[in-house]
Amino acid sequence: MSKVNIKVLAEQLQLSVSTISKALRDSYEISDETKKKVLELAAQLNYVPNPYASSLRKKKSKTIAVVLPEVADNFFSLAINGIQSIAETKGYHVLIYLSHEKFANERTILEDCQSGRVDGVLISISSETKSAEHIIKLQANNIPVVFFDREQESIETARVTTNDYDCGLMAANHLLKKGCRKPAFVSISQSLPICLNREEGFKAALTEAGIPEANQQIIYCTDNDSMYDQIKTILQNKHRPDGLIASVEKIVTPVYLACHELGIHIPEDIKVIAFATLDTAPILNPPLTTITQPAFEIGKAAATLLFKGIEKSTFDLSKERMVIPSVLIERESTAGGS
Amino acid sequence: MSKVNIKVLAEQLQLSVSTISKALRDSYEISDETKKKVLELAAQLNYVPNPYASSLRKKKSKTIAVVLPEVADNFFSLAINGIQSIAETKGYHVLIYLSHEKFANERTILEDCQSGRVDGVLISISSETKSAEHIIKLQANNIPVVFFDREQESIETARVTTNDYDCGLMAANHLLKKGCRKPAFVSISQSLPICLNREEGFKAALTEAGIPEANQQIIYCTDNDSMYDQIKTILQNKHRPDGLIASVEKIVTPVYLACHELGIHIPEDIKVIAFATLDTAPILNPPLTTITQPAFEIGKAAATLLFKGIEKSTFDLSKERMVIPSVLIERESTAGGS
DNA sequence: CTGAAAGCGCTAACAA
DNA sequence: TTGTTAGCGCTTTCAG
Repeated sequence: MSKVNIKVLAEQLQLSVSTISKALRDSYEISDETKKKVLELAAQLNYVPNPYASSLRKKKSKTIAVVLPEVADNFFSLAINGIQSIAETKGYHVLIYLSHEKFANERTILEDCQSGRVDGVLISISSETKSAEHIIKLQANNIPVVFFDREQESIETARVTTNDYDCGLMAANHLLKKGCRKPAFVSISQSLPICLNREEGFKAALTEAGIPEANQQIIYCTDNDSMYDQIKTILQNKHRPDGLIASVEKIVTPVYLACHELGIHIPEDIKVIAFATLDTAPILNPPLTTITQPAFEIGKAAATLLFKGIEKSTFDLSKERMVIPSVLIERESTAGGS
Repeated sequence: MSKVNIKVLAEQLQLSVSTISKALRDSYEISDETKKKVLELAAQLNYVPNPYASSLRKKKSKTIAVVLPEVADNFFSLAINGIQSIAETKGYHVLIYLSHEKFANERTILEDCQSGRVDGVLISISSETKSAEHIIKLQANNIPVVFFDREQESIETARVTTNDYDCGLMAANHLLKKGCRKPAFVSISQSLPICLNREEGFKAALTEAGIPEANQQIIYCTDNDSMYDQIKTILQNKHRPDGLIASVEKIVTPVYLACHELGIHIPEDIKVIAFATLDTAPILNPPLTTITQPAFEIGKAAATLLFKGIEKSTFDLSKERMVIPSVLIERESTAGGS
């Protein structure tokens, strides 16, 4: 099966390669008759254009990179869905890269992205990422970058996030309203804006409510493997919190398991609310109150912005900031109180 | 920022482009001294090779495509993880394409894959896919294809699956052992081998146990949107099943919700077991008995096979069949009986 | 050990 | 309306 290319078509039709090329792209320069002949033969010979030849020549790859910490997380998989939905309509291809929450991986990935392999990058940074140079370098190479959800604050470019601070407030106020007096906030990073903002909202709400700082417990579970043990320790503490905010989805299962193991009842002994897009939230034991992020929409919006940045050289990404609010969905895990 | 390429390096060092090219790839033809100079300048100028130029020349893209029905499903996201883990070590890039369970989408995607954009394809077919021509066409273009989980049976190529038939048997026998007399099997496709094989195992177990065919209910929920209503209808039926096997993960939430809505108790009124890799299974209400598929391992194994097929022309994929068994994890949703 | 030159498949001036 | 030609950036003979 020798590969059929433009030259083969040209020979068979006794035309030049440029005529074929133009005909294939429906150029106004080519007669309808010729176009028809070309398209027919192309279909007949199962001609498929070589994208890399075209990319090399046009310096456009029609490909974007999505760089994220992991895929096995409902937020990210829904965001990918949103991104794909836009990429499809635009005819773009999507490369997926996983940082596994490691800065070193993220840097390596972005280095490769400078090669011309992609026309733009959508990124949700790792929980380790503090520096911004690897991203700045990308921009210096004229590769547009758009953040979704997990941004790097010092960088000048578009970002699509949810209203993290307000949600932190909302979550904490919800627990207060339900009668909690010493709620805890479980975070996975001391640098990620999503975590910090949610945490700030949490603290502001408690302070406003007159809860002493000593009762504003914040727990950092930066290591995935020890998360379960860490949570268990907290729940066994004599200052055991009476409410808990899970700043990200993956904290939920260990919390529920630990409570069960220790005979601590949700919501009687401790109320739980989580930032999560889990579709099993309503069937958990007990059903979980969530701050549900618009993951699909965030992906869509970020992709839309990125394509604007790619396709319209006049479009300035640097000041774009889009905030799509999350919603609190109350379920039994925070029942009780007033 | 004018892009630095091999030619720029050559000029600056007063060397030829071919020397640079060889030096960069650490060819034995080049002196250590020259190599060192080249590497230094490359680092200094932040040289990144253009992958498309290289691909065009070498006719290798160092890229694979992963084609699957959806990402927002724990099985698939874990499989992607497994695939990525191998691709990373091999230095390959991963393009993700979603068929959204539509045959037409799948065909379009695979057509593009014939372009040389990818060196190989990993695919889990859509629930609609019956024909195989689109896949055969790929192979005719010398693009190796490996199936993971959802295979197309008539095609001669490698596949990595789990022991679906046995798991169907196992699930049904588990329900029988727990006292079910008229269990139902909920499927999403009448053509997908994973569903058919699980279904066959189910029927074989019941027949073996002397359950009349009339009590071997099989329900096809081919449409996502109406799944909830369909399940509710079944549960309201006077021949309501006393056990239920969910053939795929996404059936779980609607089943639990419908039971709750109708006041049907799991496991007292109906026992539920599901093919799922849900990490929330142990914290559901009640905890869900699962047939847990080795999703990560399936992804890994499929990718490993694909790369063998890509890199070793002597390696024959056509007869490779790998079956990685799932495990039944018993939880409360099937409690009771003997 | 280094260099010259051809060409991967396609596009885009520019001619005709 | 069609054709000629010169590359895109890289690899790879083949010569030197």
